[in-house]
Amino acid sequence: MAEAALRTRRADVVKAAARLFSERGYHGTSMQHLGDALGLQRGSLYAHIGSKEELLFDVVEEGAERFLERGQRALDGDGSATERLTALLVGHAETAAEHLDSATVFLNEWRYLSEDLRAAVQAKRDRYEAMVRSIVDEGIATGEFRADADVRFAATLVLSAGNWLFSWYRPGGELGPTEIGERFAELLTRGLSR
Amino acid sequence: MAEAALRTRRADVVKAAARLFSERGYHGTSMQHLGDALGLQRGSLYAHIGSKEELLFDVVEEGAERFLERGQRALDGDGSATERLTALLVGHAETAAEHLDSATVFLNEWRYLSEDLRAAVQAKRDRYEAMVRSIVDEGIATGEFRADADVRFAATLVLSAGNWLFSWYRPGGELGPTEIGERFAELLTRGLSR
DNA sequence: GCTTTCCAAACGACCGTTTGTTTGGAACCG
DNA sequence: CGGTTCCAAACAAACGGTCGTTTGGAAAGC
Repeated sequence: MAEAALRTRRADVVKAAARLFSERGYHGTSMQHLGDALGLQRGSLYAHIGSKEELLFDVVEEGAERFLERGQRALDGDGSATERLTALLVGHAETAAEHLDSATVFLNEWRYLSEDLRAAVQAKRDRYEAMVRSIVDEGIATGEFRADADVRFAATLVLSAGNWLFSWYRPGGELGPTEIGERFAELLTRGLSR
Repeated sequence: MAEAALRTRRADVVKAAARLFSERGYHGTSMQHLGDALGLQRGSLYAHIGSKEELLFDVVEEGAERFLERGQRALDGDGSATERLTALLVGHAETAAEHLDSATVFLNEWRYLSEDLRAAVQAKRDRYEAMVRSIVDEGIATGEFRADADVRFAATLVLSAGNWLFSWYRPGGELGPTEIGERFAELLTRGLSR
């Protein structure tokens, strides 16, 4: 119970930090801002966290972990390379939309982590990129995708589409995240030309 | 002469600010950092600038202006929609690569401007987006692009490819910006599938 | 009564900005 | 030519305020 209560309270702090960091940036958010958002004195926050940077790490890790989980699900599923690519992009868009704050912090603010922590995040970024590449690889191997496509380059384009989402997607738009992911995948595979 | 000397010195400050803002972020850069980079006391900077925010605005405007110029050139040129789209993406990649600092600040830090200044930048962002849309529009009108393509959505994908560049492009890689722009355009028009 | 939660207060460091003054050299004038 | 005026440029010091963090003790809830 005590554990649970601690975790609950701490989770509140992390959640508020995710929102503020995504809105104002890590360096643009002070402990005062965070305290205000939670109705606490800024000093009181240190009953729940070790440091401001630890808070940033938690938010970034949360974002990274969610993308990795959804990516793995797309890899594990069956279907053609096109279907997997679609599943990955849909999962990516849905993850970004459902957790826009931590996704934004994950993509925008992770570079302000000190070296050790940043390296841990970099490893997860690399793993995610490898997932995308493996799908493209598979598509080329099965003859589904063009053999002359540069794998790393195609993967970069897929990641660009997904990672730029946070900068323009806002809830309540005409298109939901699922449709966005599907249309991205469709355009990326079929192309714009007729 | 005096004017020119003043402008030169001020340009040095703006240039150093572009580098530091892109590396450490706007809020992560102090006037002390900036002074150190120029061999000046932080107070001495105020002989050349009005405020830190004015400095951010200058850097962001510089970045915006360069993208707009290159975009307009792609629109003014002749050729098919595919050729224009290629020209725009190549220009975009080259601009981002040649002025990576201000491009990064333009895309990453502009949101920390206060309302008035941010609105001025937003207008330029809108103009650039409209350029991309007009090319896609043209391609659909001439039958070059698929008629069932959502214009705004295709434009978003193009912008995603271009705007995410700053986060992974580093000078000295295998591919130069020109090739990057060309390959993006090729992949976007022809698609990944065979 | 023990643990969790929070406050009030303080810590030294740094923030962006302003001030008064000094410096070195160019421009002007006799 | 020598002296004066001017000016951009920089420094040293200080302004009030905020930064992230620590500490000691008081409530609150099981």
